[in-house]
Amino acid sequence: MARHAPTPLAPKISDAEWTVMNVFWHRGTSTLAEVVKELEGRLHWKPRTVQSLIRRLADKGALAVEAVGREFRYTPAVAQDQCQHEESVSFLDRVFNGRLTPFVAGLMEREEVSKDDLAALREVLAQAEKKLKK
Amino acid sequence: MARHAPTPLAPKISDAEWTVMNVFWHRGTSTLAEVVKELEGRLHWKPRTVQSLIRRLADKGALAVEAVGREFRYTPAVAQDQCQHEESVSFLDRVFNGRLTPFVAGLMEREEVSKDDLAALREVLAQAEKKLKK
DNA sequence: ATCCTAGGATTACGCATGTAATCCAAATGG
DNA sequence: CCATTTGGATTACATGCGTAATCCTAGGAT
Repeated sequence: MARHAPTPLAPKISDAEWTVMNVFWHRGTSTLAEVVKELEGRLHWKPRTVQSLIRRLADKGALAVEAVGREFRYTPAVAQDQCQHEESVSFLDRVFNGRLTPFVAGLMEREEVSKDDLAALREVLAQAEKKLKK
Repeated sequence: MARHAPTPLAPKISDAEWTVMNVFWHRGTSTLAEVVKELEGRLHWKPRTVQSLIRRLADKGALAVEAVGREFRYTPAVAQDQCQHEESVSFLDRVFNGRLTPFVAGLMEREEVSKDDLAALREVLAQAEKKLKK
């Protein structure tokens, strides 16, 4: 399952940028002020900081910009699951040599995994097995 | 399962540094030359580059240094599973809001997951369930 | 009409990262 | 003994990242 340098379909998103993109994926098209409000309390970030991050995301094509009056409205231009997938593969390659099982096993050992989590995972596994058999 | 800013017991390891640490965890105590040899072919890196990375890892306490003659022998000073775990939690928080199931589900959907992988995962799940029940 | 505010544009700035090159000294090959 | 190689120490250097501040201007408050 290890894979190497897959074509990156989505731009590389940094840690802080993930925080911002998560807001956009959650809310959809939003203005700076809306994102700032969404983040305040959870984070110490000044509005200027959020604006910088949004700008960088727009520059790298992760957000589409549309001028509305004197403001901009920003819309995610990359799919969340695509970005998540690329991050997942890159993470697994780097840290677990591409192997999923040790990753899951490590978490099971150390984290509290609730019964619900386990049930959901079992369901995911069952689906995968069904797909494999077909 | 989301968790925030857990005490970092291990130093933060960058992408390139992970490549190097993986060699050390695999081989145990090694010299620069050994690591260079292990990596050549797989990577374009010049020996100086590897040395720089090793130095940074030693500086941040991820490698212990022991002088042997005019050379150094380097030994991992942090446990692989500890580092893996910290990376895992930080990755899940950042990308999947701390949720394991969507991560696994996303991989299942898009990657080839072999029957063996599934069996191994099933086993891991079973263990976790047993532990939970106890 | 004026002043404050908030947003975009530009600039900042130190630290980390990826990727080495240079310099120096010891070991090694001849 | 001399030249080459190799490793450590020091230095480099562009880029990215986290985290803003400044400057300018259009809108809204008064």
